[in-house]
Amino acid sequence: MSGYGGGMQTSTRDRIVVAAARLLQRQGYVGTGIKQIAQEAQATLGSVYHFFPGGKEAVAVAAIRHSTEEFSALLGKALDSEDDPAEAVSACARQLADELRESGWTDGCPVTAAALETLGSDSEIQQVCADALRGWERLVADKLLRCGFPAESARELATTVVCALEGAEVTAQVNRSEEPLLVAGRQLARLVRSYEI
Amino acid sequence: MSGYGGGMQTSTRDRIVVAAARLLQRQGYVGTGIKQIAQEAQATLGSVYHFFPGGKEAVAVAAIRHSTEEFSALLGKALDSEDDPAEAVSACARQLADELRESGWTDGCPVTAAALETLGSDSEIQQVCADALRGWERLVADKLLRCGFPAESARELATTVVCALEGAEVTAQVNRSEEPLLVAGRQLARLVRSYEI
DNA sequence: CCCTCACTAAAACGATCGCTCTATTCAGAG
DNA sequence: CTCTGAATAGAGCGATCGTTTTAGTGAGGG
Repeated sequence: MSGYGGGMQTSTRDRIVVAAARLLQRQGYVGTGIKQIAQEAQATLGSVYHFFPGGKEAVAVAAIRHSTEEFSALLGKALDSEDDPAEAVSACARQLADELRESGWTDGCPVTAAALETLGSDSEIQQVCADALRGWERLVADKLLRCGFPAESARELATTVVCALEGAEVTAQVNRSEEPLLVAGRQLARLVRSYEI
Repeated sequence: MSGYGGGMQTSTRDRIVVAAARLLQRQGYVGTGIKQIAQEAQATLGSVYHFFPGGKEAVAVAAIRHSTEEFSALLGKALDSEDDPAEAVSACARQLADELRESGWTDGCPVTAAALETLGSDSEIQQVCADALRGWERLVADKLLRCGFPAESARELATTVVCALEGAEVTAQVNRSEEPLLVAGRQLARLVRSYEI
């Protein structure tokens, strides 16, 4: 059994997932090697294939799921930090900008790169990425619903917010500037306010 | 052989650039091999390195520049197809959705994938991608300026439009649905209209 | 004619890819 | 104790990566 309570810090499996998640976020799926994942996780290749007989794709799926949940928690916290929905959306953008700057513009959206690279193939990865985007959309939509928005407006706004933040994150990374995220956050807040006249 | 006068269709160099552009768009930078580019372009490896002594990166830079100009022309046409700026933005989204569907959801933004993969390194690629995004932003901003928007508003709106369309395109690809692009187009149009009270 | 040189062609280089294989270690069940 | 099986360790597989190298082709100027 991988471990019991006692003193084990982190299981080898967990280290592999965490390391893979960060590498995928920074270098994409094709750009990240299994051996590199093993090295970063302080594990051996044998351990990786022991825990993930499915190979590289299985590791990536687990890693993306991990990143997705982690980011969902962060997004939920940012959304709850403000009562006003427009302010909440703006807070999300600021949060993304802060993390991006602190990481040296390297740690972007954990699913975009991997998703784009595996579009042609029919791997499970794109399904996991689609689930991630849908989940984030739901988080935003729920916030808007709680604020009294009609269902249809909340849905459309949530789609737009997630798409715009995703694109702004990429633009911010490429330009090594948080401005795109801050601008998008401002404009998205204005869009949200245009509904609650 | 590459052709003689009368019927020369395309130069070898051009075929390489065009083939590389399409492959980069579909598989990203790391996922596209030099040999694959040569094969797709009906050229040999020797020809590729003859025209691009800089190797893979030089080919990619030329290809991304080519894609950028091609897409700029398309974007400009879509923007000019409507007088009303809000309708123009919406037309851009529809245009992207049409092309994406017709390509089987494979031909997305020609710079996003390559940009994300080369963020860590200090290659010239990210610079070319940054130029592309800035150029598209300028196209949108100029349209808004021509419609009488104040400079600052036009700039912020243009940033938001380009970011949102970029993110919506990725989302549409992952979900194999044009809905994200159409929704984003609608909401962006609403945002634009919120300025011309 | 020959020579030049842009261009094409293909073999081969070392490195790395994802993955398989065989040992080895070690805690717990009998 | 022996035996088992999860977990670790790393050598090695064929394939492919980007690149270099060498040879060959053919049109144009002297």
